[in-house]
Amino acid sequence: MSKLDEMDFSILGFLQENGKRSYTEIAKLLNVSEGTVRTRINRMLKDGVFEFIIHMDPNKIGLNVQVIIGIVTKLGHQEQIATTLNQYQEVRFVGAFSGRHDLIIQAYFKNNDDLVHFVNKELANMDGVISVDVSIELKQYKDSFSYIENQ
Amino acid sequence: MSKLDEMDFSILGFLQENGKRSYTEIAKLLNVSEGTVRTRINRMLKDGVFEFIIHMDPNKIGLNVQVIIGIVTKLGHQEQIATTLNQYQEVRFVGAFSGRHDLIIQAYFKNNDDLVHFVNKELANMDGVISVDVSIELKQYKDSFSYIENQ
DNA sequence: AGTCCAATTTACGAAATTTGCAGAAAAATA
DNA sequence: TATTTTTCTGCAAATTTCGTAAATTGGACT
Repeated sequence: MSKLDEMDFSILGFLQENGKRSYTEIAKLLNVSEGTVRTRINRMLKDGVFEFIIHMDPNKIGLNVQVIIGIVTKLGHQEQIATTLNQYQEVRFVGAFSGRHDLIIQAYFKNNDDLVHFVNKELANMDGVISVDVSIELKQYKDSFSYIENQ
Repeated sequence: MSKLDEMDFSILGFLQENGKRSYTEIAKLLNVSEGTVRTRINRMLKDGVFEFIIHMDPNKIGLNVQVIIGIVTKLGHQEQIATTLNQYQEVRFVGAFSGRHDLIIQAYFKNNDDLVHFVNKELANMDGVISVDVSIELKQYKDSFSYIENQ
C-alpha cells in the first residue's frame, strides 16, 4: 500500500464533510480532472483507507439504550471472548485495551430489558469473563467521523 | 418527525451494507419506483435519521494511537468539560455516562507524544476534571455501522 | 542533458444515475 | 362519500460514473 500524499488527504478532507460529494465536484475543488479523483478514491478504497457508509442515529431507529462496557477477562481468554462478542449485532465496537479493562465494547439496545438480558444472560455466561462494568450513556455530545483537519 | 416504516428500515438495511448503493438499485431490490426511494431517503436525511459519511481507518491515515478515556468530573462541571472536549479534532466521541466515569471519550492521536500532551497538558488543566483513566487500544476487533438486522 | 520506463493524469464518449416535476394513486380526514 | 394531504410513479433533462486510450510527469540510469 502506497503512502497517501497531500491530494489524497484533500480528497478525504472533502469526503469527510460529505460522503456524497461527486468525483466531478471534488475535481473542480482541487483543479484536477475527474479521472484523477476517481483513480485515487478507488486506490484508497482498495487499500482499505476508507469506506463509504451511512451513520445512523441510534435513537432515531429505536435503539434507545447505548452503553459502553468494560470487561476484565481471564488471562488467555481475551481473543475468544472478543470473537464471540463480534457476532452480536447489538455490539458495534470491540477492542482490546491496556488499562483497567481488557476489552471495551460499545453496544446499542432497543431497551433496558435487552441490555439486562445481554449482560446477565450472554456476558455472564461467557467463559473467561471475570467482571464487567456497564456505563449507560446519558447524553451524547459528539460522535464525529472527521478526523482530518482540512484545508 | 414521522415514524419509520418497514420500507424505511429496508432502505437503511441496504445502505448500511454499502453507502454507495443507488436509488435505482435499491428501488429494484424493493420493487418500487426510484422516486419512492429518493423521497424516503431525503426525508430521513432531513430528519437526521442517518447521514452519508466515510469511515476512515485511523491507522491508515497516520492516527496510530487510539484511546478511550474515562473522566470523573466535579459536580456541575460535566457539561462545560464536554463542550470543551468537543472542540478537539482528536476527540471523535464524547458522552455523559452513568457508572464509574461521568464522561467517556474516544480519541485518535498520531503518536504517544500527542496523547501524553493531550492528557497532561490539556485534560489536566481543565477546570473540574477530578481524574482520568486512559485505556490505550491494543487491537480492534470490530467497528461496525450496521445496527439494523436486515432481510 | 538525453532516453527510457512506469505511474499518473487527462480526455472523451457511452451508460447509468440523479434531479425536477406533473399527474395518478392511496391514505387520512371530515 | 367527498375532500384534502401525502405518497408514489413515470418521464425527460442534466449530471455523474465508468471504461479506455492518449498524453504527461517524474525518476533512474546512461
